[in-house]
Amino acid sequence: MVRERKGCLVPPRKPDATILDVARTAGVSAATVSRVLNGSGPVSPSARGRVEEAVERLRYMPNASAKSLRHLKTSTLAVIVSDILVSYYAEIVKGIENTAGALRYKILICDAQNQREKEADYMTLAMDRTVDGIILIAPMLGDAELAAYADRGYALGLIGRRIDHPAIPCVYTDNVGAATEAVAHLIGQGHEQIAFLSGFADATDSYERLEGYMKALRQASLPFRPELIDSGGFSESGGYEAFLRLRERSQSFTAVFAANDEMALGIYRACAELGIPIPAGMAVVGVDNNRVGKYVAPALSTIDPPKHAMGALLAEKLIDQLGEGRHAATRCFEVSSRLLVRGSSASGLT
Amino acid sequence: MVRERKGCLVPPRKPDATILDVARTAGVSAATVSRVLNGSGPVSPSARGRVEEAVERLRYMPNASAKSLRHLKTSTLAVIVSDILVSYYAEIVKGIENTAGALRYKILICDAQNQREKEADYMTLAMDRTVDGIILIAPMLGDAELAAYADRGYALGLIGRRIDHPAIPCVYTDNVGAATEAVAHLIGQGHEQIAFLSGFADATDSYERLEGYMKALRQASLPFRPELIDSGGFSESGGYEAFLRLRERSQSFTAVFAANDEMALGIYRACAELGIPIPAGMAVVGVDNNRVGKYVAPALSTIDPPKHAMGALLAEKLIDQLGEGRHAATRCFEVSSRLLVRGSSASGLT
DNA sequence: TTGTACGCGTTATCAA
DNA sequence: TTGATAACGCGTACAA
Repeated sequence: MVRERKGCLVPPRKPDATILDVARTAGVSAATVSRVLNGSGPVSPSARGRVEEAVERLRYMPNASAKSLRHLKTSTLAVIVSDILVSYYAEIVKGIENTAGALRYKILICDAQNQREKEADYMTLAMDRTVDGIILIAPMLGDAELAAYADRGYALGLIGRRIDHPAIPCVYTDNVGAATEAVAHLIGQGHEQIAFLSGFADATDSYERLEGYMKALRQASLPFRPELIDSGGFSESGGYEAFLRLRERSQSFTAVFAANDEMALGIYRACAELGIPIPAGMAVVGVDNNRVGKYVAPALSTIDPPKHAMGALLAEKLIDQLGEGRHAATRCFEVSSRLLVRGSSASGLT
Repeated sequence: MVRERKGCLVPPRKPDATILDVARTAGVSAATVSRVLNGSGPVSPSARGRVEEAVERLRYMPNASAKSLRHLKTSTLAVIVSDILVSYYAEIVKGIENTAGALRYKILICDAQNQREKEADYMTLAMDRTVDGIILIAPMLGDAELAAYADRGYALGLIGRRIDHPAIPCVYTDNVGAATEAVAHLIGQGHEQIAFLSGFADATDSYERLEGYMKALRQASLPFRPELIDSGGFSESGGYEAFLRLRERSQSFTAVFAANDEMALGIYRACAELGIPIPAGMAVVGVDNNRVGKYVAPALSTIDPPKHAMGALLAEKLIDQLGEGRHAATRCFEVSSRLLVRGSSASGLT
């Protein structure tokens, strides 16, 4: 599959020009060059001119590592995601990157590959000051661990999770409310036996959505049936298998609320194989508004969180906090998502 | 939409322990601490023990900026993509991140938002030595500019594009061959008038795929009809609009080869609105194997490049080159993609 | 208005 | 086996 084309030699890299090189070329001291570049002090027009010319000629650019060491800050944030391939994370990352970029911050991307261990490893990026702060999206680490990092003085921010720690800004959605709305919608469509597909049992997103599910049942005076609950690990294949297990246990439910769209897509696959029509034979609602959901037939009803905005908002808050130093105000924000009713849960729609 | 929860105060950050703190605590010099940590010299067992204990107690971690300054390298690569939301880029980034991580390199993600200007801006990351090298995926910058950067001593790597420069490793696919195969497949299905949807006219991917398109026509002795060519900027909406323009100019073509899957999805939307059945009324083949293509009905035929492997391979080569210093061997690799025939171009398939 | 001197934290060199 | 010292490149008191 791979064909090699040619081999060649890399020329030796010539050292970059330093501020001293510029100073010598311009016939001034390094301090003057620094003042010109940072506008940090008075400089005579003639000196400024010579410095600018020298900078131009030598293509001088201040070394980022030296600046970082000097200021003890790197203007870089790390973003830890479970899987950058999932559009949910990618979209949040994009929101973060856009805002951070506007504030002259860089973003280190960290793909934890759904492994708690890797997620923990990436925290060293804060400890060795590779980054000024870390943004975690739906982290697997527990509240206690996260709080411990913050207590040790590392700047953290959370997306899709709330934690009560004064130094940790959070942006999250009203999972319970949105899930309640989604399930109430299914009930409104006439469904009385509705299954729930959880992700990982210990994930906040899982149990808050379960809570909303149960709340909607209660409000409609429908019984809670434990046999209609299963877990699919937030993945397509997990959703597929969980749905098959559900069907083995019960043939009587007519709708499923999946804790994310990936699992909902697995349900689609299972239904296709079992010859169950959606929504006539099985109504489906997911969460995340994964891009794929718009293209499946019928289109997938889902809960749509403002992913890009969530990323942008948290990035802004975390960077604010870094800038304000000792006593920045930190906040937690609840953003609201909306239910997108599409063909998978309502006849008459595509 | 956004509700503020609470404000609070950030405690002052206490300074990190430095190597000198550790040295004092252990009753040795900084040099000895360094030797213990890096295994870079002989250390007596007793000294080693005291140092390790001090490191533990102070939770010492060497400052990354200081290391970078000392070594004049950051162990970081930048990856510039047009749009991290497009699964093609996300998958390559994942391949890069995985491999780079294994080699102890970090990845700075740069979303150029399809703007040539932003892409050029990100090149400063190499110039100010924020990163040791830059990986560009299907860049908008021209060969001359890229070569100029490399000539100035910046380490670059290219994915999805070939350039003849001794210092720039490249990983790319046989666009012409794959496109030829795709169009030949359509011809094999009985299509004689086949449209081609280009991305940006000046993108390598566009014209190489056009070349393959024309080659397949030639090989089948079919005439080339300029009115069957249009451009959709590689986006879904662009594909949608371009397809409508094509149909205005000609009603007689029965198949389209789109230079990427995003545009192919736009064609799906246009066909749905026009009531044209796929593949019976219009066969469609795309490029990239976008994840969505598997879920649309009918499934989208596409050319499948080994995205993850491409990212991993280039990351490895570029990092190799950085490590070997003056005279690393650099290479260009052509990887082969395969044609996935699915329902959009062959009856009898889903 | 300018230059000198020092420190940010680390590591390599050298002498002991 | 160890420690003092000198960079890496920058910015900033402070002195001139």
